[in-house]
Amino acid sequence: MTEKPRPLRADAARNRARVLQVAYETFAEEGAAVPIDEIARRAGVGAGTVYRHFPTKESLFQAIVADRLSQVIERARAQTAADPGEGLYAFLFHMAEQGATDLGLTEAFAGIGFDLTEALPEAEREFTGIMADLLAQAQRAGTVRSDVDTDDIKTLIVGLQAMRRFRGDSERMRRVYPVIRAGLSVPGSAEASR
Amino acid sequence: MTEKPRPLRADAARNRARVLQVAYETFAEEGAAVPIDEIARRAGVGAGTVYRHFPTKESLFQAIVADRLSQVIERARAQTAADPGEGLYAFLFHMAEQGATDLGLTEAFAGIGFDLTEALPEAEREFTGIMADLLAQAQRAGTVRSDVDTDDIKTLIVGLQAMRRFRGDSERMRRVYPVIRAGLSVPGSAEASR
DNA sequence: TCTTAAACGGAACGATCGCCCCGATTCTAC
DNA sequence: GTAGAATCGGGGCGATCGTTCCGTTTAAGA
Repeated sequence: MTEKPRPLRADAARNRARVLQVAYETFAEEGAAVPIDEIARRAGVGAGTVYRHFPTKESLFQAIVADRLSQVIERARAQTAADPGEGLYAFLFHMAEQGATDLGLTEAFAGIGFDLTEALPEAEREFTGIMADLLAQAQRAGTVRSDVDTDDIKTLIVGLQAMRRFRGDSERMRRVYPVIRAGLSVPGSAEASR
Repeated sequence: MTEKPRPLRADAARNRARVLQVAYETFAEEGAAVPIDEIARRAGVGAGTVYRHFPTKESLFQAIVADRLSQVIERARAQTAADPGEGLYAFLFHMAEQGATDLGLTEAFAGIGFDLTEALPEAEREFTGIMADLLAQAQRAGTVRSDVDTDDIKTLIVGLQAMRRFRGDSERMRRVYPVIRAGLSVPGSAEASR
């Protein structure tokens, strides 16, 4: 039933790693619309080599997004272990910063030319689960208002990333993020935090 | 110095109007990436006819954005005349709704493949001016915190439109908009409004 | 109605891009 | 070192899209 995938030849393994690394950087900088030839060029290989490891451009992009997503999920998991009241906020800020760094990730989250739920349903579920945990513990701790749900948070992440990516320097983000934070805070609490 | 533009032939004027109308609808639905041939097809004309009235696709898109922008500016102006404390909030909500309706406008505001400031500097300046007015009067009325500036508001508009367009139904918006509103409100005021 | 210039539309051109093919190269096992 | 298979790379194919060209059609004035 299961096939035994013969180990890659040394040069093939090296090239595969290079392509993955370069593709990550390139999608982050230029977004999913960047031509495969550009990635191949930057990696110092031919386009054929890219296609030998990844059957379509989509599959390469998907591999990158899956990796980035697992990093982000790990980060979220780390936050659940820290201060319960601050975990969600810290994670939201982190995601806003990711939006500035990684255009590919921003597009994946926004669903621009790529359906995350369809392409990586498992990772998407996991991400949603951690978000639910972070939100629940923040609400239990009394730092986030009780009338927002997990989908609201995911929506806000898309918005935050869009703001960061399409308008603005990091200074702008540092100014706007507190507005979202204040909006999520429990009304009447000491949420006037700077 | 000034050239006398001879009046268009009747069929030419009719076609030009059709193209403008159809282009507006099509850019709103599909975004700026829609092929010119598709617009021509929907308008029932040949691609050549589109290019006779608008020398490039860019110039057609720009014409549409300029028109939409002036509508939006008019709307903002109307809000300055109404309740000073609510004007900015009403306008923000309106812009969020526009994001759901008009993908082309959303892309223009987000700067996706189109530099608004460069393409329509006059309209951009005017828009920014009205935003400054709306913000100032809301701050004077005590409904918006004093530490946000006009660029923050423009950034939030981009985010709101992205949220509305890329994630959500109108139900979702009705849930998330109040979060932004609460975040903009003066801390400690009765901003816990639903 | 007839003439003529304006306008039409869609075929065609050139550029871009995803993807494939195949002769040349390089790794690896012996 | 050598055979043979795996891998390489880049030229090429087909599709898409912006833009142009030109033979045909049509409005408008006499």
